[in-house]
Amino acid sequence: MPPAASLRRKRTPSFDSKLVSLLDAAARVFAVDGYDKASMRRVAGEAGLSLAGVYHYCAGKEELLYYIQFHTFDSLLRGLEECTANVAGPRQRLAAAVRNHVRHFGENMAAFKVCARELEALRGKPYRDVHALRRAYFDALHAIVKELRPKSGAHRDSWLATANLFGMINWFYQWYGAGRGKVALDVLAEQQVALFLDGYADPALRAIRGHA
Amino acid sequence: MPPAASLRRKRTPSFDSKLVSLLDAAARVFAVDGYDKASMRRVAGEAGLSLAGVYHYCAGKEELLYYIQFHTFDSLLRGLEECTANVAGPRQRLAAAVRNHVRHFGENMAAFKVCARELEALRGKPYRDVHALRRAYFDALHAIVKELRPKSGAHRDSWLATANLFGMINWFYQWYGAGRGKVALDVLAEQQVALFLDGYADPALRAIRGHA
DNA sequence: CGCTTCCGTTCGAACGTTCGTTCGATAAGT
DNA sequence: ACTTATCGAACGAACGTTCGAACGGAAGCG
Repeated sequence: MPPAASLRRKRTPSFDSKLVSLLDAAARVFAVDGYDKASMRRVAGEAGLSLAGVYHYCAGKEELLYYIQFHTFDSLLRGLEECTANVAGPRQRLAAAVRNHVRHFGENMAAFKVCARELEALRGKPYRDVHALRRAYFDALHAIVKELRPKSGAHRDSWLATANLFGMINWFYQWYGAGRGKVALDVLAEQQVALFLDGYADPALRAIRGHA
Repeated sequence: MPPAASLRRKRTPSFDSKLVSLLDAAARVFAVDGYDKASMRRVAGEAGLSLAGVYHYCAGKEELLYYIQFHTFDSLLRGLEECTANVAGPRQRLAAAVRNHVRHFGENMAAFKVCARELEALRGKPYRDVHALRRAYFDALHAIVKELRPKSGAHRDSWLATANLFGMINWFYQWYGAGRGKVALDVLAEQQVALFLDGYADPALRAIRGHA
């Protein structure tokens, strides 16, 4: 599946499949070296192509990054819409959303790392295209958060809470898979939802609200 | 204050102050362009020096990044120790810690952005030096989190909770200062602590624990 | 079938640019 | 005179990208 409907003339079935594997290789290289430091020669090597061969499948380095980011956020957004469509309560909808996010991460760790780290590497229209998807994804999660807005304790900011939720579920690419990575992804998602909804503190101690 | 006690022979008072302003300029350039893409020519321009002049104050590009990261985490850790030394309850200790983190961020936004984004850019001993500071900082926060461990509901993981707390307070460099940045930093810190401790959900709805 | 033509695919080699770094010289301060 | 500070100019390496040529299979035609 090509990430964006490009205006390419000829697309053999083998062309598309090789493009996908090229994007996979590029995501791996970008994830390890970082987009700027990564070289097209290394991408070519990882993809089993010559340097010039890469340019048969893409217009350049920037387009590779654009494809990776667009495809990642697009499938993330589609997955979110699917898995929250028939779920009733706001708590369950949020749980499904976080599960979708964490699972997508687990299935495509390299691309996610690239998306989390290189958000500002693109410029112009490619940036705006990806930004629109990001915005749509954020708004979708924000809408779910707003649904469970507490009527009591009205001094909570749903936007800020959503931003912090993104902090939780986007930051863990930094530590997952290195030493402490034994946690199963579904367990992780569940704990993150529980932490976001109910907090970490002991309910018994919650009465003493810290201002003593 | 020079970030690390280097084995430099002569250090005029003016040398140190110019090094600090060079590091400031480098942090700004690294924050905007990213470490790899940023050029020493741009750093020199931002610092009001010629390209060759920069190399009178540092050994190279890597050392600039090392100084920035080391100094940032070092002052972050020192600030944490200071501001939690005479605070009693675990909730207040956590609140003080997050306030310290967020305030440091606000005072040195560029350096923080660099530290959050370029954690894996260094290699060898410089990396290990910074990593030791990062680890010490994480352990200090983890210790605070463990203090408020709930005895009931024992299925919570304090390490995981701390990692997610870091996600909240490290991720907001992504959105702070762009459009929605009207929130005061102390208010932000307070909301983050409240979210981490008590969660976002309405206590009234908390009885229906989502499994209906 | 044999031959030619075309097109998707792949590559080695090179081009022009930018990068981090170094060198030697020139002032300025003590 | 000696050290510090500063700079213009250059070096070698690595980068993204391009070009022209070769290979290979499918289609058109006798």
